[in-house]
Amino acid sequence: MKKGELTRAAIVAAALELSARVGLEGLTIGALAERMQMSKSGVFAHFGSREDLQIAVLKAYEQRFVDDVLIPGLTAPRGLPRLRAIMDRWLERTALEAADGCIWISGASEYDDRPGAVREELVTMVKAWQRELTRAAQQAADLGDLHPGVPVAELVFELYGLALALHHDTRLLKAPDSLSRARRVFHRILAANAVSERLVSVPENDRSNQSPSPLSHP
Amino acid sequence: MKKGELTRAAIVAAALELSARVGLEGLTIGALAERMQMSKSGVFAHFGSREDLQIAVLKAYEQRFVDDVLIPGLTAPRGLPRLRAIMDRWLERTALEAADGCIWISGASEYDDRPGAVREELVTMVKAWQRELTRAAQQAADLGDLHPGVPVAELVFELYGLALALHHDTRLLKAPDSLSRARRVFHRILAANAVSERLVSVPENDRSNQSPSPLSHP
DNA sequence: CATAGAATAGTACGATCGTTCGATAATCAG
DNA sequence: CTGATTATCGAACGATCGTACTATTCTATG
Repeated sequence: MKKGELTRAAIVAAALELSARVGLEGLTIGALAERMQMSKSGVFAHFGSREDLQIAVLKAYEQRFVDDVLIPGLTAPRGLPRLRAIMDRWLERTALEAADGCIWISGASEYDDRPGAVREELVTMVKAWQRELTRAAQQAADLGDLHPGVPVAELVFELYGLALALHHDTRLLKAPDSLSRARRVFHRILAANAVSERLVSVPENDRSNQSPSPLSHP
Repeated sequence: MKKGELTRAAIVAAALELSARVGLEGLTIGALAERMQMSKSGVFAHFGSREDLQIAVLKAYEQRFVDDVLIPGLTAPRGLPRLRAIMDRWLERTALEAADGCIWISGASEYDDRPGAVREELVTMVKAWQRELTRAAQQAADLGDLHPGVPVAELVFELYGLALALHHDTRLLKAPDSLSRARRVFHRILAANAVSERLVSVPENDRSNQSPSPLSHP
């Protein structure tokens, strides 16, 4: 690996950390250069433009998100256990990253009315994540873990709102008990939609035969 | 009313509309001046600083929010009907303002790590709104409209997440059916928590004796 | 109608933004 | 080691930012 790619990766990592605090739109090349102890032009040279830098940050975030939430969740057996595993990791990560913040969520507000390549990239990623969530919930429904007739799309909508509310209350309001509250709400949602037998029994060991497919196209 | 206060109000109204699209942090005195067809200094003179302008915008937003959502909702009888009335208006407003955007939600991401007077003002407003929501839900519980043992704080958490998810899907993803989906989810949440008798009997034209266009600008 | 006070315009300042462009320094291949 | 390639720097540009200051225009009142 050449030196250039190495420092580029370091820059992206620093930019990821920085923009998690100030937003993708608040990310500035000058601040990034100062943080890297490099010149502005030295940082800039690794990206054709600020937009490319922002997209690189988005991709790095997705990579970390997939590694932290989706892939470990996929090791749980299909159905309710997997859905629970994914949600547990998602909620925990959302609360623990309260010191930083999710750039998907902050980006959602920043780019909902700002057309461009960054917005398109963000929308693609969020849709891919919602699709993965939907797939996990649909499998739970197909396997009979959910009561028949439970609308999967609405359930996913609820779960997404749960993560958003958790992010909101931990980040803006600094409410320290938001994670446990979100978990209780999640269990209440499951209690209202899941068949109780498999709800109680959550085996931690499993048989995983899933190929690691990150948030790819359907 | 003197001329100054009049144009100040006009500036705040324009700033409200502008920052609903670009965020409170993206609100710029230059752009605001151009929109008002005034000089930058002419606009600036009405506020001691940009921070004061942002706070004025926040207060104007809260005023409109209270007028559009809370006050009409309070005309419904205490308990489940009132909670439903408030949520109906909140969700509808959140979806309809999709062309603009809620500066409380966008501000939540912008100021969760940015200390200052704007953040404090925002936090105060959001907490006040959550308190109102909690009160309405608590009344429903006290009146026996909710099943005994339903945790009100968690219910409010769910409802807040519902609005956040609606805002997210309409604004970022431009999903056109998000409002009806959010309403269905709300009804499902009620079905899981409310005593069924009073849930079914909810006259639809409860708010027909209200001021004509509640979502119009003042 | 005159005039004090308020409202607005004009201009300028220092900072910072993203970006460009040559010069220089570091790295790598032969 | 040498030469070529790559990485980084330093300086500068034009734009835009919030703000300060002075001048001008308008408004309202005696």
